Amino acid sequence: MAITIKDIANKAGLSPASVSRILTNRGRFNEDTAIRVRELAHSMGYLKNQSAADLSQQKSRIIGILVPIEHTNFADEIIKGMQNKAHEFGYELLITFIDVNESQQIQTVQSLLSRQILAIFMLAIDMSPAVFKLLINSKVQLLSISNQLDSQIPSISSDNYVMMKKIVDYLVSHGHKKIALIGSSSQFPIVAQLRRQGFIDGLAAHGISYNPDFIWGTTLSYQTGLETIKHFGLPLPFTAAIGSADIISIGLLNSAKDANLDIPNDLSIISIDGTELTQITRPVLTTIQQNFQLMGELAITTLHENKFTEEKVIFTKTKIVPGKTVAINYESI
Amino acid sequence: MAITIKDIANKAGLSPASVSRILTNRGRFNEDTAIRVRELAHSMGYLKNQSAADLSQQKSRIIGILVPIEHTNFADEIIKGMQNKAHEFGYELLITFIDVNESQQIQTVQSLLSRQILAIFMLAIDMSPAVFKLLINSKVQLLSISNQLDSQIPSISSDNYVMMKKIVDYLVSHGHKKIALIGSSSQFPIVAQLRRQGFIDGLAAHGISYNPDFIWGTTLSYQTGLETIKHFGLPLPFTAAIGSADIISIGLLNSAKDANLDIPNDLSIISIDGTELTQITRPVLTTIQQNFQLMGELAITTLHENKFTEEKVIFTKTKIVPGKTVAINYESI
DNA sequence: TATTTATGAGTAAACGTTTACGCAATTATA
DNA sequence: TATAATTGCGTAAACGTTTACTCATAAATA
Repeated sequence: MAITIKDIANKAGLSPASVSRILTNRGRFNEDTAIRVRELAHSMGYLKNQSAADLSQQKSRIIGILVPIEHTNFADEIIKGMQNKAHEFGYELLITFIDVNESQQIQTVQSLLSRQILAIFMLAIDMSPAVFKLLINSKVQLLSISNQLDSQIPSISSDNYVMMKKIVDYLVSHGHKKIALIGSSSQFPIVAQLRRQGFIDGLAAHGISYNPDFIWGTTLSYQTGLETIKHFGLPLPFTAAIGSADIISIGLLNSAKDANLDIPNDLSIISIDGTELTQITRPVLTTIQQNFQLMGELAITTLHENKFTEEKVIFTKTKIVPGKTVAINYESI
Repeated sequence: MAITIKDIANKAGLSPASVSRILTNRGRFNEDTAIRVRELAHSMGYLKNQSAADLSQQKSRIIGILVPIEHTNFADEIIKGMQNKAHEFGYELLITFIDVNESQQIQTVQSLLSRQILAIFMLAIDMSPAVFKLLINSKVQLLSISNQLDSQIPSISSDNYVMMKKIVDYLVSHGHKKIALIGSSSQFPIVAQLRRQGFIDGLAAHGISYNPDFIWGTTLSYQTGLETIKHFGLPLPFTAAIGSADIISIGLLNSAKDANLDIPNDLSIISIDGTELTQITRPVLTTIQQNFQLMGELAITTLHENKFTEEKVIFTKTKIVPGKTVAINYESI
């Protein structure tokens, strides 16, 4: 039998209500008795029954986090950011990994909803219409992180359009005119479209017409990167490639090595994401780094300050982190 | 206001108790009315209030998972295994990332305990005495995965001693006699000790005396791997090295490349863990692979079958996965 | 000093679900 | 057919916490 508020009340000669007020720091109470009660609670090893509290209050401080199980390696960074702030504001994170199986998704979401959850944050997830409907009906605060969904749902991400233009600028400033975009995920249609448009517009801004064949690959996977060179054949029709995710860029880098290409002189590579994975390759990848940790922090603080009503789309900054995989292309200069 | 069991009862002309019995599939009820009630519940969009249920039953189906925030990349695989089985048996996983900050650890554990949790699984975590005491006192089922702790706490892991002997056998069978062990973590003293002993005994079994200088590095980090060659200097006094974690092996591989060594001819490397990280290096790492997913599955099934009382230590098998980083050392043959 | 205001704490109901117990109605057994 | 066993369901209490009210007492104000 665990210690309850009642036990403390008895020992302190108070009513449970008073103890509750003291322990939750709500309502009126005398500070001297409060000190006594808090000490008692501690010495008796009291541990609040959160289920009872949630039931009574008809809500919890839980934020449900949905993370794709085919693990995007930046999810950790987002979670880290969220954890920092959650701890600060007294929220609990209920992290759940979900896969593409719809019935399992539904069960997962229902189990979250059955706990009077405060909000559901989706990390780089696109969900099926059935789950989407369930979530919309549930009235909990939704937020998509690192991915933009339906415009009804607020999101925090990099500005994918601007990011892509920055990348193109960077490559063009290094003399590249023939640029490929590897990995335009069909799984995240809105993001993919924004990036494609940024790619096209970025090239156009430099008077370069874009070759639709140079946008290739539909999954954000190592495999996509690995197959790139085989797909295009040697010699490559482009001098630089953009990997849409670090893992793609690594695959591309490896396939280039396997084909005895000299990186970056035979092919320049720039990677989107910039997680620590890019630091453990040889040569170290040049990347545009997204600020995932900040996305996580903003997710919590924006929820805390209840600002999702004002701003539907929040962007975090990106920055180019030079590595050793982009060379100057003298041929076209 | 959400639909409750009472609403269903009213509409069905039953008492809440009957509805509860039907929906939880406990006690006695008529199957025809059950069908009616289940349909009603579905059509009314009923969602169980799990807090109320937990409160009433004085327990939950939640399993708390503690994961180190400096992310060990195999945690995902363990969680994947757990998730499969948890889903099957109707458990919920409450995954929490913890860092080394003790006060935060305590808060995290308390927040878990305040939810009538069923068990706490620790993934590759060594905890401070204060947290340890808290857990022991709490009476919840504890389990350490991929790490052995105090003998009171059951664990699921590879047999680190046997694993290390297997590695030594493998290297010796490839002609290596001078072997280094890189990364003997002070953070996981029991595992580290078992591995050291396996290393020493493994060498002794082949009549090779061991050189204490060849056990080097105290953190399981990329940095440790990266600094190895600088530490020992060239030419290396050993022909093969064991990386105690994939990330160490990658660091070692990179530092070897940076020093213009030819892997595997100048140095053979074998990595412990064998996560997918080892597949994205060039050359691909030879590894001894731990079955993390199985560890996760066993964690859940063993809990489900309540078998922790019988067996305190459960081992999963390891297997050597040849890559391209171990060569035959002809010199010593 | 008389009146108002503030303070501290108790009472009791509520949150939604589960479950021990009891009782009628039905079915099985002798 | 009389009795026993089974079935289906309702009653009511319980889980631990919170909170709207209420009320006495103390402090502040006029």
